[in-house]
Amino acid sequence: MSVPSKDNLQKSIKTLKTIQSEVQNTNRVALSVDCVIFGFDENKLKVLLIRSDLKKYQSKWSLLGDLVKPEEDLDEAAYRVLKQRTGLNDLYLEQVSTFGDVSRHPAGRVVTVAYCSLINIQHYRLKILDNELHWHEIENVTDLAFDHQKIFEKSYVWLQKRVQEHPLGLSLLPNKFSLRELQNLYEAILNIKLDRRNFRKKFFSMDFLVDIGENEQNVPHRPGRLYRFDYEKFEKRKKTWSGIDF
Amino acid sequence: MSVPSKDNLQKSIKTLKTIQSEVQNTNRVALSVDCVIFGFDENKLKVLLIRSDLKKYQSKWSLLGDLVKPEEDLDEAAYRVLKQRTGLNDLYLEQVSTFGDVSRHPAGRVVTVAYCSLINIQHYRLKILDNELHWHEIENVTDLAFDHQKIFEKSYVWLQKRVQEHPLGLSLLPNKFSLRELQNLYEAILNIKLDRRNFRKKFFSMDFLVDIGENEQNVPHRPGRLYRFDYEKFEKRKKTWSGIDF
DNA sequence: CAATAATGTGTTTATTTTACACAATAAAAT
DNA sequence: ATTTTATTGTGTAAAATAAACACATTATTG
Repeated sequence: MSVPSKDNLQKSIKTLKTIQSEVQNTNRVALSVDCVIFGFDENKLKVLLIRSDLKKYQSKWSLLGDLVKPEEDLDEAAYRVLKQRTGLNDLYLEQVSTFGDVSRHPAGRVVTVAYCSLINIQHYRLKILDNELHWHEIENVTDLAFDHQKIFEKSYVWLQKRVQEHPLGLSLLPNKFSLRELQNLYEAILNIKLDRRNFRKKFFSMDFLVDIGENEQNVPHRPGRLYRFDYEKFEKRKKTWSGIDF
Repeated sequence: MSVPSKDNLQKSIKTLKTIQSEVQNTNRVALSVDCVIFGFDENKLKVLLIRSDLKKYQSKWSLLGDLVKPEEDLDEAAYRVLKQRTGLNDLYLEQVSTFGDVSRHPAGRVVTVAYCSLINIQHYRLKILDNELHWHEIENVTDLAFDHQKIFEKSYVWLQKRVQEHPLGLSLLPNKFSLRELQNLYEAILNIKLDRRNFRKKFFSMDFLVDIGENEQNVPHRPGRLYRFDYEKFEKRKKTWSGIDF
């Protein structure tokens, strides 16, 4: 390794002095991620909550969060929290928004980045059940700890908008699903009723559903056809212009 | 100012590195905001950039950012940076995304929250011109300092999407504007050509434009009608369902 | 084999989007 | 005053999309 030149050393010092001044000014904050994990079961949209660790919020539910470690990327932190709390990886995870009001956390300045994840309740079993981790129906989510109610609500609105323009909602379903299941999903997320015929027409015309030649099993009525979603095809297509409309 | 010896310089570095590691152990990070400030002038979409403070990026342009202070809300910080750099307040400002890769900043761990602002270049004069602050045409923005290119690009895509579903773009125009100006704005932001008749029809049908009974002045041809945007009416209406489409 | 409970399908109408061309007007030039 | 120029302002027809709406089909259950 070569000895650095004097010039380079001075440059390094300048950079490092910047750090020093940051430190001295204590211009630093704790940073956390909070995961809003949506699931779908019994035709209901649900969200995963735990009891808060904090005494102050003992009686309240809260989102799944943790501090970001100094040596981990922000996205990494979100995946870690998800994994830590549910034992799951390989999931959809998307950043929603960052919340940084000074007084949002009783323990001091903590800025948090909200991430959304959608997981298939049937498919996975939660492996860790600390802090009474379990699913709550969306309608019953009120009065969360910290500013988590606000974070939850923003995430929910985000989800409702997002599923209309992106098939991320499909990760809440099994790989094979019937059109009824798909419609139930959309109705649950958007909290509206949809016309069955028009819904089918719409999805077929988008042309991402692949008929896998199987039918539902163990339903007490005529079984529906099963489909899978062609993510590859979706990725290839890119809709850039949707039209001015507000 | 005396020139420090090479030995002393190396010592300084050692000391500073120690500080750095101490800081990293405390689970805290520096947090900044970066403002992506869009403007519109001469029928071009532009963005406000400065020379980086950091030596490492001396030759590159960067977004307008600063560390968030411990006692200020995140949004507040964004407004402060905007005010500090441009002398302007009372502007549109919206959070876009947060960037938190470990190595995104050479001086250590700095997580940054990107905000978008749109300002009317004609309307305001920049009062502070430190660091060669000035407007750059969108197409010429390449190779920014830090990860600012990525931040800029994400913000630009965000803007393109956002203006299609929200009239925030109108803050780039004077209060009174002609339909041609409005169309030029959309064409510049979206980087497409629009049919004039259909564009007018669309905007008139949305019914937010108020004819103020005046015409353009000092144009070397037939002057166009001037309109204002009825923000109140817009706020009252809320579009919740836009339809599944991807 | 009848009853059940859901699936699967088609048409009509209304709405929205696209494509496209010419007359009207104010300013500038002659 | 008249002509030229440059841009505004307008309408219609065709195509695509969205909305409303009802009945025959098919496995399962009893």
